[in-house]
Amino acid sequence: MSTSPKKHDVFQAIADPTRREILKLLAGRELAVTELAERFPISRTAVSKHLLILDEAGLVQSRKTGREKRYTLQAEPLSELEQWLSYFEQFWQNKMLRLKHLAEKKEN
Amino acid sequence: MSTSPKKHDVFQAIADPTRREILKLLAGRELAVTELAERFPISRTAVSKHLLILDEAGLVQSRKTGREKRYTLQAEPLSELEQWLSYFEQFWQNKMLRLKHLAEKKEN
DNA sequence: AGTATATACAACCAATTGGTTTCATGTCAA
DNA sequence: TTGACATGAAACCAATTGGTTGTATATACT
Repeated sequence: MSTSPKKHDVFQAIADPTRREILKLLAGRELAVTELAERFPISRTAVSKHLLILDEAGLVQSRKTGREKRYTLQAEPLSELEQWLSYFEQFWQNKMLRLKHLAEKKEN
Repeated sequence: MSTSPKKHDVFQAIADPTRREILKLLAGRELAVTELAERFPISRTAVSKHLLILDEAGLVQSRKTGREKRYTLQAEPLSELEQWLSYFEQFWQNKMLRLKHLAEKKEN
């Protein structure tokens, strides 16, 4: 464990549309591999591989219950993306709108 | 133009570390292909290919001046990423709140 | 005990990716 | 005009990716 050099980072993990959809499905609820696979036109094995990649990036957590392995979203690593993005925020035009939006969000 | 099905989207475009670095280099200043390539251990051609992919994703703009082609950042498409991210923000912020709660509980 | 279910693991495959080298073309500077 | 420079384009290559099928193993159901 620990210092194993992660083969996949967050940027790679979210590059694939299927994986992005998996993340959405796992947001909030916990799903087993089969339950997830039912929602896609690809095989369970393929979904399993996507889950492995998401796991390497730290974006999902799994828990074995009986013969099932149930996955949930682990959103924190996305903060790296957010941080990366924040550098570029100043360079696009809706900057003002965006800041306003954020300010309003913070007020609540 | 117009309805050409873009072969690369923003998510794919930023998946590669070299391309992310190119974007940083192009933030603010305008650089020609060769000037960019000098900053990387790979060939000019390779950098050119990365620029093509960034261009397909709409993340750079180019302008021909004489024999040079000069590129600049076009950050606006990153808003798609930001929008995508914003959906997940609640999930790590909630967790942080929860952890804070737990921490406070422990203190008592 | 015997069968069905959930997952893992391995081998394989075609397409894509990130890189290279070579050659062609356009442009600037003497 | 000749040579140097900047880029584009094509052919090629190894590694990775996203997918498959088949087999094995652990767990649950009756």
